[in-house]
Amino acid sequence: MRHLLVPRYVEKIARNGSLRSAAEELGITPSALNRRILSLEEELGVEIFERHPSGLRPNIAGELLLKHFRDQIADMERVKSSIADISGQRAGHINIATTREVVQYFLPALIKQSLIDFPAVTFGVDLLERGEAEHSLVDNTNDIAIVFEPLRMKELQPVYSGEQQMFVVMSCKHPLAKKDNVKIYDCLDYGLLLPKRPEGIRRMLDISAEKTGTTLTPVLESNSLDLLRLMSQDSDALSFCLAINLRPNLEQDNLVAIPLLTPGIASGVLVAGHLRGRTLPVAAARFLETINKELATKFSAMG
Amino acid sequence: MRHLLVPRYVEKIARNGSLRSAAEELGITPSALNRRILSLEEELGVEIFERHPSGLRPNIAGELLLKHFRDQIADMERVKSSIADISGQRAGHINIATTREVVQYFLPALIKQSLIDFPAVTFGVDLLERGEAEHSLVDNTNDIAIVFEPLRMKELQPVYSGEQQMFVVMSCKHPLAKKDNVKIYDCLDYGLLLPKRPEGIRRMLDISAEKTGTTLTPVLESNSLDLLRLMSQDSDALSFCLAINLRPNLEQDNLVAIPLLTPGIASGVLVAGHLRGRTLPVAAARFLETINKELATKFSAMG
DNA sequence: TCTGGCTGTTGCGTTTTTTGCAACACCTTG
DNA sequence: CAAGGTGTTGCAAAAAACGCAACAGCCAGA
Repeated sequence: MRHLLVPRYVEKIARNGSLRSAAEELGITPSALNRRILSLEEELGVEIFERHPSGLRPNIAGELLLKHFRDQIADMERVKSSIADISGQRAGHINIATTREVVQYFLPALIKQSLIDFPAVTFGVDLLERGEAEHSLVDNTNDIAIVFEPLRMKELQPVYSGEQQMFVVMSCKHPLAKKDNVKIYDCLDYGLLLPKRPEGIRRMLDISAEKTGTTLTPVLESNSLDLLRLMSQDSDALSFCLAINLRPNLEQDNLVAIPLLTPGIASGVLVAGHLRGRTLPVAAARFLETINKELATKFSAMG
Repeated sequence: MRHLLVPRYVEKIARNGSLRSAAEELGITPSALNRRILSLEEELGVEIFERHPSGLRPNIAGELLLKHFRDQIADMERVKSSIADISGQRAGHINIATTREVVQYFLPALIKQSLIDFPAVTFGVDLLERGEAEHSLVDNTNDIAIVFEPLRMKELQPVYSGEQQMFVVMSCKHPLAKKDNVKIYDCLDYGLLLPKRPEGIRRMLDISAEKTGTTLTPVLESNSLDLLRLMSQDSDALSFCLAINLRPNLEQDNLVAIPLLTPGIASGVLVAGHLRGRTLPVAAARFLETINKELATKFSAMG
């Protein structure tokens, strides 16, 4: 959209913190970009960027304008999506923010299906730490967030919200493998393969351990959940994962998943939603509804 | 704001219904304007105007886009006003929609004061029929509406809302002039000078008369309230007006105003507000607050 | 039936705007 | 003091927008 050039320029500069790098990404020269900003500032009668030797930084007026420009860009996307929708073909781009616990197996399947049903709808998926995911909604970087144990609910308008059962993943020859369920203190005798700190599932485990008066000392910490699971193979070490992230055919890897009981503390909740007060583009709204339905049918029985 | 040229062009065409008249008001040639629209439509991949022999008319996609553009323009005004506000000087333009019953004496005084306090804040005042005033908020033609007996409250977010006493205005030598108050059937023996139909005050009088089983047959109907009041001078005819529209020094015109009692029916309410869900520019928001304070202190005692 | 007036549209030459290039001045870091 | 980062500016070339004039269509009134 040609008339949104200036807003996009401003937003890119603010994001990159420098005129030159922004110009490069925008495919124009720094001088052209600079002049655009100067003329915009002249129009407004106010400077919107602080000039530092290290680059440009929006001042108070700039932040105000930036917010407006971001909304404007997002709104235009929404309108374009609506127009495409009434023209018969659903189209648009959907940016999804999520955490590692969620993406595997669940999201890919839904996206694949959408690509078949609506080829004109494209996707972007951002793997973020907990909290960052929600924050990325504020500046419209992402449209939808799927987060386990969200931090600040103030910004997040939930569409789906439900508890997620935790599982302990272990070798099928493991001493605990035959049990119907496992409690946290059953695990303390074995090597623990834990996700790194900011992760929501790690927090649930920490709280759970604290409740029983112990502390979890992992033999391996990683933010690669794949790595953790694979470490469980042919060893006594235990890894953990959420129901939504359980691999379909665990037995092929000689692994089993046993439900982890956490008496006394509430299970962690998985939330899918969008920025509070924002109206999503049609494509994004429908996809979020698909996510909701899928989560509801898959996990409603577990409570 | 240069980057809002296209939105303003589209909005002007939609408002005027014709490319040529819009081009004239915008100070450019029809060909230039036409090309802007064509290139916009090409960008969108969809036509946004229906071409009739009589002119251009937005189609469904166009209406969608139009709404977005209008919001965008209004939002930019709000941001500019905010930026001006943090820069120390309050600035902006305030468009006010109101009805004839309200403007006189009340609004001019407030606007005069504002022009003194904030010279950079400019005003536009639209005299509209009841209903049109509220409707003009929807497309952001006006920021603030002050209406007696509003029709559709769904769109109007009230900031002030209070009842308005009605008065009967007559010559000071009139037989009724000495009474403390007047009822509607006291008036039926005299010539009635009534506002024209859509006016809110007329509706109140009609309802009031209907309640007593009579009908009001005016000797003169007009939408000029000034004219009606002047007709009361040196005659037995009666005119009516609201508390807010009472002339300060009526006795100089040899007129008096006697309160009109309307037992059994609620007094009409005067409402000042803005479009529901919209955040006003600072200048407009503060002025609306001034209106609210003024109305509250002036008419709170009357109940 | 024709004419006048309204509509949007298009080709072309001109004007205005925007751009890229290169050089510059500034600050920080090694 | 040199190297690498920043934003800024002069100038000429490229691109976009514009105005003018002519055109085609529709419709109401003579």
